[in-house]
Parts: sequence; structure tokens; C-alpha cells
Amino acid sequence: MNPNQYREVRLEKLGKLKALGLDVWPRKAERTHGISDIIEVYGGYDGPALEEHPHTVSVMGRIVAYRDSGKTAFLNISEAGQKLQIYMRKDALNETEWEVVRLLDMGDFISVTGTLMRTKTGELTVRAARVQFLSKALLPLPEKWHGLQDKELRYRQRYLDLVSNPEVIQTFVLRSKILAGIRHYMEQQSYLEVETPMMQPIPGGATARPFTTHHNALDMPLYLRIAPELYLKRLIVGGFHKVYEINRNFRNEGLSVRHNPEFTMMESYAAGEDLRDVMVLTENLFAEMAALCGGLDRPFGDTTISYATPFRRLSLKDAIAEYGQIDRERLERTDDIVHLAREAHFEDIEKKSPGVLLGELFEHHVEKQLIQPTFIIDYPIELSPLTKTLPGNDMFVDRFELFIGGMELANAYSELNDPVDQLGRFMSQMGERESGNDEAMMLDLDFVNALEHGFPPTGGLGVGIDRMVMLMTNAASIRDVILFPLMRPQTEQLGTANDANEHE
RNA sequence: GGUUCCUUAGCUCAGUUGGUUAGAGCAGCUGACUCUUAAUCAGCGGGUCCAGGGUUCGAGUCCCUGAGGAACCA
Repeated sequence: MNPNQYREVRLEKLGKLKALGLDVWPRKAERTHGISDIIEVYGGYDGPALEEHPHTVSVMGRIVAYRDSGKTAFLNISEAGQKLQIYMRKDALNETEWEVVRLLDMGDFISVTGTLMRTKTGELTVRAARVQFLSKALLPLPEKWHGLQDKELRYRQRYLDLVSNPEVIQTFVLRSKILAGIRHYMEQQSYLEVETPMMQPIPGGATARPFTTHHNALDMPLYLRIAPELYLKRLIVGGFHKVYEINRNFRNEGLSVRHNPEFTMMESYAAGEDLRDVMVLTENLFAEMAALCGGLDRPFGDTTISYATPFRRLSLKDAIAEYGQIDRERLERTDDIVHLAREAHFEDIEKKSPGVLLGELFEHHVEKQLIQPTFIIDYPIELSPLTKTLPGNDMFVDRFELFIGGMELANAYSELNDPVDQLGRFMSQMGERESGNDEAMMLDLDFVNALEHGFPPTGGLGVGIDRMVMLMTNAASIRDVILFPLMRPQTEQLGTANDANEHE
């Protein structure tokens, strides 16, 4: 059986359905209840109660099981991953409807009207009195017991993954709840949700390679944003007190279990606040979302992560010393830092500053080991061109990154608001670019101009939402929490599209 | 970027040391069955073994190249 043979057989059945006088592609389903409503409302009724006071419902769904025994048939229909059993009896339906039942296939959509009952094994079931045909599936569904297992097919044909693997629906329902929960939490903290450009003439706010595009009418290059940061800060200049944005960022980098080229970030800025305030905001956000997902202790892989506050705080250097088992004193001496970088086989060590090497030592020795929520603070200035320096130490800045499950989840600053300092930082980034670092930031003079009009002390935060959802849903790959992760296109097209081309 | 692994029917998977015409379950088709639930029973059909090249009397199996995917490392 190849897909074309399935299609031929089912088109033939569709023809027979038409011959019965049916509208085989009707525009509306008879429906009084969703499947979840029925389970919720009638789940507590036992058999005698349902027989004594009959409840008539109309319900629609996709046929996911079909057990036919002559003059009766039991079907399971499914909606959003929830299933309901339907009992069809020849003597309870008219002749046409019984013909329809015999022409049904797995994957078809139907609506059934009838009374609720319980079978002898106690399963809540609709005893069909009327059947409405809604839509024919021309192609077969994946295997009913094992579902769709092939990861490539699951990501490429997510619709089939959702049909055959109900836990996938649960993951994305939870993702939606988390997003709503974040918005609720931020609103409670008096933040205003805003939207800033995703197509930017100068991509800023992060060190990353952007995607490029082009605007035809203006004949100008545009970039997909790598971060909303510089626009959100302009809003603080303009007088907003607290703002946040949840939307996609785009970074032209490799793919991995933690990286998708487009990913969802929440960024927030609060005037008058500093990094300590943002830390509290952040740990409470994670604790609230964990509670929303079932509790402060959440399973992740083969461990349990506790979101009980406060989270651990650790300076970057202390973390390297602790997790890399390195003498803390050595991290204060440039020649020792270079030596440690050599031991770790970093590239182009002689071109890199001690601060950059400290960042690499952290990634090498520490990042993967930070399973329980940990704020890493006191970052080298070279890694943080938009951040205020620490009091009395102009080589380090007032920044944290939050690590959970060995991943970077959040990044926050006491925002740099000195326009002269900011311009200088941009200039050294430009120098980086000229010496070949295409991830270094571009100069955004309008942003500096905005700062020159007065930018209050501000605490800023960015949270990786996809990774947060990974933690909350215990997903091993970012592709499991993004409905349509980027995949290399297949050379061969699927199904009908291919045939359509051939038939032209 | 490097290493390892995977790709066999629409789906889930077997396939021995390289040896007959590549198998099973689900799905499909025909028939039986008025409370089944991975329904059951009888019968039938279904293959570009990822692609290309090579070794061999003989390749799904061994070798090389390529494609797509997965995992680990940097």
C-alpha cells in the first residue's frame, strides 16, 4: 500500500458518501459540547444515573479507533488529545447513516448526536442516534499504538505528531499556560506589555550574528532583531516606568538541543531599579511558573530542580574556582588566566583579553554543572557593553546570568545610562568588528542620542522562554517545545503536492 | 567544525557469517460477528531496503562518496 493507493481507496469511499446525497465537506459541525466538556461535566455520572435521566449531546472529533462487529461499531473520536467512545448500532440509525458508518476511515472527522451511557466496563460513551459526516482523511494516520516515533518526521510533520502523540499536545498546552502566567505575573508587577521592531536597520542589544533582509520600496537593508533591548530602553527614556516584551529574536547561528535560530525571549526594563531588584523579580518569576506547573520541585532529566527562593548567588570567578577546582588567586593574574586558557585549548588566546578568557573558562568549566538555579554575577566588562560597572571596579559590571539545568536561562543588567561611557563601549565594539569579530555590536548613534536626553537608573532582564518551557515540561530538546523547529528542507516533496506537480 | 550512530511497506520494527522469491504487527482490501476497547476470526494485496558508485558468482548486510536526521565534543 503506497500513499496513492490509500488515497484512491478513500476517494472512492468519498464518492460513495456523495452518492448517498451527503454534503461531504459541510461547513459547520453539529456540536453542543467539546470532548473535554463532556468528560468534565459527565465524568462523575454512573450508568444508572445516565439511563434514568438521559443526557443528549452532540460532539465532534477525529476517528482514532474503529472497532466494528457486524451490526454495531465502537469508535473512539479525539479532540485536542482527549478521547471519547461512540457506540453505533444499526437499529439506532437510519439506513443512510449506517451506510455512512460503514464508509468511515481512521482519521475522518464526524459529529455524533446521542445520549450518554456507560458500557458494561463502565466507559463513558455516546450512544449514537445521529451521525454527521464532516471530513475525510485521504491518507492514513501513523500507527495507533506506537504513534509517530521518527523524530525527523515528528518535527517536519508536527500535525501528525500532535495527532498521534497526546503528550505533545500537553507540552504545548503547558507552554501556552506558562506564557499566560508570565504575562499575568508581569502585569501584577505593574509592567506594561509593548511591541518594538523585529525588523531593525541596526541590529543591537546582543552580541550575535543577525539575519539580513531587504526592504524593496525603501531599497534598504534590514536585519531581523537579535534583541529588543535598545528599543525598550528608548521607551524608558521616553518616560515609561516598567515595560516588557515577549516575542521572537533571530540569531544566525548553529542549531543544537538548546538553540533554534528563532526563539522567544521576554525582556523587561524597570526605571529606578538595579540588579538586586531584577534578581528578586526573576527568581519569583521562575518560582511562580514552577508552582503553576505543579510545584517548586520539578523533574528534569534524571534530577529534580528546586525553584525555592532565594536562588544561589555566585560570582563568575568564584564559580570558575569552585567548579573548575582552580585556585581562586590565579583568576586575579593575567598570566595565570592565559595559562588556564591554554590548558583548556582555547583558540586565538593571544588576541583575547583576560575578561574574554574568563568568560570562556566559565563556559568550559562551569556552565554545564549549574543544575540548580544559580545567579552568576560580576561579569567582565568586555562581555557586557551595555552594563554599568561595579562600584570601584571598572573592569567588571553589575550583571547576572541565571543558569538552570546547565543552560543559560536569563541575563540581566544594571543598565548603563552614561551616554559618554556608552559611546566609548560602542567604539570598542566597532574595533572588535574591524578585527574580525562579526558578533560584536554595531554602533547605534540614535540610541546614544536617546541616552543623552536622560536615562534613569534601570534594571533590565531577558529570559529565554523556550528554555524555561523545556525545564517546566522536562523536555530534552528545544525542538520539543517549539511547534515548528527549523529543519533543512527535504529534496523530495510529500504526498499530494508531488502528485499535483506530476499531473501538470 | 570534529566524532559516533540511525535511515528496510503509509506507521512501528525484525532481518543470523554476504546465500532461495526481504518478514511481522498496525493500517488497507474481501468476508463473518448487535457492549467492543491494541476487538476477534478467515483470506488477500502492499517494498526505489535513503541515493550513487565499488568489492563479490551473489549485497538490505561489506567498502567509498553523498543526502537527511540524532547524540556527544569543541
